[in-house]
Amino acid sequence: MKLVWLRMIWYDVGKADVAADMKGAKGKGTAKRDILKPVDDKKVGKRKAPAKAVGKSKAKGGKAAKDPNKPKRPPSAFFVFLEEFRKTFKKENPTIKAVSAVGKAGGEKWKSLTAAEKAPYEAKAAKRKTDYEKLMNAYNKKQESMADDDDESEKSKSEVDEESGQVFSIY
DNA sequence: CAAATGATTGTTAGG
DNA sequence: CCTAACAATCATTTG
Repeated sequence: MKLVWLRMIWYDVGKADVAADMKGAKGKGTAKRDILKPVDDKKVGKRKAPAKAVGKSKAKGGKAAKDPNKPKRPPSAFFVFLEEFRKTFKKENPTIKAVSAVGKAGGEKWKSLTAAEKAPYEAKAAKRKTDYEKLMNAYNKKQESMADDDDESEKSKSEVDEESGQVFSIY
């Protein structure tokens, strides 16, 4: 067992809670998780590494991350909602086109939406997800056939630092 | 001129 | 389980 989820204590406690939850409201078992979740990631600062987007970078030196066929991640329900929300927002505020403004407003509105209102968006998101899986299937197939990479063989960098790999979050 | 930035939430993949 | 990255958008900014 190489990877060990060093959170046995949490798991023990969580198990009890989950059991209790399951009895009360089976569907809402995740409520506790939210509370226990240590990350309140309100703002993470830079979310993406600009390295890959640079594009030019290396033509083929290392990993050619440029994969035009790679399927994009399926939009979440929030994004589906945003797509429509953007139109509305722009209509009401033709002068404001900044992405930040729309994002904030959209987020606020999204929070105010009820489950029933979010349902259609979630449904659409679910559908997109299935499509994504299909695309991934095709993509994987293509990748398999594309076993043509010259260099870039295995780097034998399979280091094993699982011992200290994960952060120790003590509660 | 081309490309990153900002802001939002959900979700996915990997560890 | 936890965490980082990324999906759309586009005016603005930066190199």
